[in-house]
Amino acid sequence: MPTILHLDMDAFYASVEQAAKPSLRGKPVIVGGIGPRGVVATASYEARRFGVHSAMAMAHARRLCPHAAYLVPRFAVYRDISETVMGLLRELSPLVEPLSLDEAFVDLEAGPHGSLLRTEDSEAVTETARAIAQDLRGDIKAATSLTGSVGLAGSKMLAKIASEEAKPDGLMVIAPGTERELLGPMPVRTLPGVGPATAEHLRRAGMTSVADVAAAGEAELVRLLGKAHGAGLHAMAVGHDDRPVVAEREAKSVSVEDTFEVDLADRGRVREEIDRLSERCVRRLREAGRSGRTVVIKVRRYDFSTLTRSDTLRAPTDDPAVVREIAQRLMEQVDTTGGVRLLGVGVSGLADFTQEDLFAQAAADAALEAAAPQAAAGAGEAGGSEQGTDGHGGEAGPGEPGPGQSEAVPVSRRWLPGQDVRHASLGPGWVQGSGLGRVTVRFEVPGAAPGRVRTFAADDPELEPAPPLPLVG
DNA sequence: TCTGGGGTCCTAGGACCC
DNA sequence: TCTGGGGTCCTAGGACCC
Repeated sequence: MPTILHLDMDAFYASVEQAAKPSLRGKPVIVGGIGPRGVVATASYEARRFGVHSAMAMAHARRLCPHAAYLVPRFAVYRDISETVMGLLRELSPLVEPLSLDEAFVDLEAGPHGSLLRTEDSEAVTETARAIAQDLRGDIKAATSLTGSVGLAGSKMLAKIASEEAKPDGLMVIAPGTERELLGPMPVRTLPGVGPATAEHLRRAGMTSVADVAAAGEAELVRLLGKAHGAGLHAMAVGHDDRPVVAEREAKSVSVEDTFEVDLADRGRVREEIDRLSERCVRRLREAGRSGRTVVIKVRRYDFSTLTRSDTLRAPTDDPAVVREIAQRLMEQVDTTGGVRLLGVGVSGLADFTQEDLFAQAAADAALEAAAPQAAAGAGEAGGSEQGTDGHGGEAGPGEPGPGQSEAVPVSRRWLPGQDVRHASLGPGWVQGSGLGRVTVRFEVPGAAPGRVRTFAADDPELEPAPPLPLVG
């Protein structure tokens, strides 16, 4: 019965920006990293017509669609809207499983409409579910001014495929009994867990459609892809998927990473960045109230070859000094000849802090201190002020002078395209572009008519960063 | 002017223990 | 004392997802 609902907001980040910035409605908008090594996070449908899509290099997108608006993501805004939407989903059922800011599964049977959906009459169930979904789409539109697409089916996989088929701004219900005829002709990439590598593997074995995979049989797929993957894939291909909707899963790891605008060649710089990343990682760990036993570093070299090194403690820690020392020691063993493109620091094997953990950690700390007496105590604050409006990892951007060298930060802050600002007399607006000591601002607000553009000196004292405005007043 | 950042899960090999 | 098997933990890498 079609009682699993999948919601997917349409071109989420780009749609939020178009709603917040009236002059961008109906125009190609591309949200992503602005630096030389940025990639596209989301492209609006207008931009997709030029071939721009997620995960594409920003430089490539600029070639395909030079006249688009290129904006940095404003995660604080997206998170806010996401919470509103997830709240609406939780009115339908306590079983809501978010997959990202803009996507979630809902098990409608576990909710207040459950009794209406637990009948044998599949046509009645389908109509009830359809009505619930249409009401939801209306509520989302009213609360956020944005559109989302909904898929309804008897399993997570099919619900997700249905929402994809429904896009944009649509609804699709997969009626019981129609699964295999719908799925059969679709390309193998439609199935969850089939990426470029598996698709190529299957193609070489003569399978390009879901029907091909179903016909191959489980034994053949297990032989080809291994036990877990092969068996899982075959089940999906014949329309079997009994994975439950699971609300609030605990995170199993926390990590941070930075790609640098220019490869790091100097070991001293590498050590500085490892320090900064360790601090950021531990800050996130502590905000989550967690601690972990395994410290991992990640290194991507100039040629994109990537490696990880890890070390596991006897007891979990959330001590910045401990994480920093381990990360530095792991880094010492990595050959960085040719330069480093990316560095990352993570903690896994997470545990909640309990009394026992605290005892164990004290012992582990003492042991570590005995082994390495030169290790500095007390990491103190990270130094980097939580600048600006969206305290997210945005952090101006790698390659830019970091907290480690605050002297080097220029007096006039960097204006980023898409950023919210306020002018002392002209009011709220957003940065359209900047450079050569100037910044161009468009003065407009959500829900109003497109506004006018003015250009200022980059250090104009009347201009300052501002908090974002709500989409719906 | 190629290729972000934050995750999850699986596999394989070696160490170690029973 | 020798041999074998199984289970668990750890490391590293790869594929995949949004």
